[in-house]
Amino acid sequence: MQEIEPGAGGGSVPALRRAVRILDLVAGSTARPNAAGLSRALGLPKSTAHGLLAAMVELGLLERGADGSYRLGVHPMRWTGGSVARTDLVPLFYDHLASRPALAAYTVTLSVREGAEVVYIGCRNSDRPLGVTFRIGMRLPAPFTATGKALLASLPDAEIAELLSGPWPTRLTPRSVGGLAALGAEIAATRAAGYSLDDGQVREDMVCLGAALRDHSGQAAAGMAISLLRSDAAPGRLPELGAMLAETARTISRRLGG
Amino acid sequence: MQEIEPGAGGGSVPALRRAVRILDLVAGSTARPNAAGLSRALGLPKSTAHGLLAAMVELGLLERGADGSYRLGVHPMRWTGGSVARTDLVPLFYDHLASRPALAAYTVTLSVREGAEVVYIGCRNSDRPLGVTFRIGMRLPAPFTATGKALLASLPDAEIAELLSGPWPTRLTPRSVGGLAALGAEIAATRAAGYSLDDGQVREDMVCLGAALRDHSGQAAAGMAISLLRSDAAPGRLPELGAMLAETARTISRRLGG
DNA sequence: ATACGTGGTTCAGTATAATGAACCGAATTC
DNA sequence: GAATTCGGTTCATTATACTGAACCACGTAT
Repeated sequence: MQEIEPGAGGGSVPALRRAVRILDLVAGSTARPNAAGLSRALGLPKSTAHGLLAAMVELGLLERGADGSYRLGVHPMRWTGGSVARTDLVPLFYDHLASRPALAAYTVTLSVREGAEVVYIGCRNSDRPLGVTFRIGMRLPAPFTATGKALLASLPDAEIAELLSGPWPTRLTPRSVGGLAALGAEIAATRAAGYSLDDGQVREDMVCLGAALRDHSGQAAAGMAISLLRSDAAPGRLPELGAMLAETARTISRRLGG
Repeated sequence: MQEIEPGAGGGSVPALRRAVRILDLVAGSTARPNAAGLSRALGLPKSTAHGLLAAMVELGLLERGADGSYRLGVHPMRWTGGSVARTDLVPLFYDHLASRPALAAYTVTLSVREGAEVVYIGCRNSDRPLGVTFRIGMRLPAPFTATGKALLASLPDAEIAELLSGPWPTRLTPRSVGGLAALGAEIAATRAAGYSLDDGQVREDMVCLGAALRDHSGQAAAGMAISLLRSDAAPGRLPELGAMLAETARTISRRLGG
């Protein structure tokens, strides 16, 4: 009878767990499921799903359309600010990009780390299409992404090892680094250079540079990255780009700490 | 034994309701409460609070600091996008502001309506300080704010009346309109002009102009407003500013509908 | 040293929230 | 027009998630 949940175990507050799954579903896809569809997707009895959905609507977590479908409510927006640092982070990011014309040619992303993953919370696309779209809320394994490496590099080695002690994520491309030792070298290089590099480890034809943003406490509150096509990434230019990125990150960090 | 809950009734999925209250608390103030504090604030037994909080941490809704305090987790960020329209809305807003130098002199805000309130989901401050900061997640009564009036104006009169059928919100300044009749005139003016006006009804020394953003369905998905000090708001300039705002709103709306 | 306050953990008992079967209405399909 | 599917609602039953009391661990004041 015990449902097998992979990864993380969990036994209590089922209503909350289900609500989170529903919100993930509704937010993660463009589909606008109705109550019956959600009930099926979650394997819940109809009556249970209806009760839960009604409560979620009442709480403002969901809204329901005229056709009975559910879409995300506005209430979660109250939370995306949160700590002082994070409240201001997203606007600050977009704001600052506007004042950096040199970055206009690149797709620039903002993300935070959640465990061994990075979650994208901001993105400004370049005029040059990348062939990849970073959707807000998207998650990628931290060890492969530029932002992830920049954020990991800001942690003590022991913590990195602990975070990645679980099963190593499946590689996304043949270039994806495999294993803690290889990552260690990249982390060291990141610390030395002040910026991180994802050389085709997420998408083979994409190169990304990353840097951490630090709040007043010096902690890495988030990370930013610029992404470009490999064909646009002359190797000689990367250090220059990295320096510009690191400088941008420092500027934003200063404003976070103000 | 039945706890008296004002306003909205509610009986089921208590875990979810409590989780929402906790997130509201944690996100709403800069305080970093610990488990015992939250347990007290919610009137929950310690053991219940601990179980709930542990689950919330596991789900990524909360994070716990080294000192045992709780702060907002990153998981909710996955939801703030949500529907296609809203996923793109916030970046689109910031993105578009960057290309409108004429707006740089004003504080520009983006918000959505939740019931009879507006919730701020984006803000780009002007170089000229306003003396007010619009925090993401902040809420104000819709009838007093420029955005709120613009959003209300896009609804049929009957719906407005129903939304505001409850007790009228306490006025924020002596200029705050009081009563449905007075608001009706403002709504009519908004519909005629294509933009709305808050003339010191939120803060006496602040004037705001608002306009609605419409998605592909023509529905008002959100609203934007520009805010300026009364001393900067020569009465003759308001129509001109309003026209510019309405035009900006139309442009963003078009990109929402694409 | 003792008493006290605070924050956290454990666990059996029970109030309570999830369940699923039955029922209803509407829209399709045969 | 009967049968079927689909979405939604209701309600008695029961599994289960919450409760509260007892118990640690620690720091501080008496």
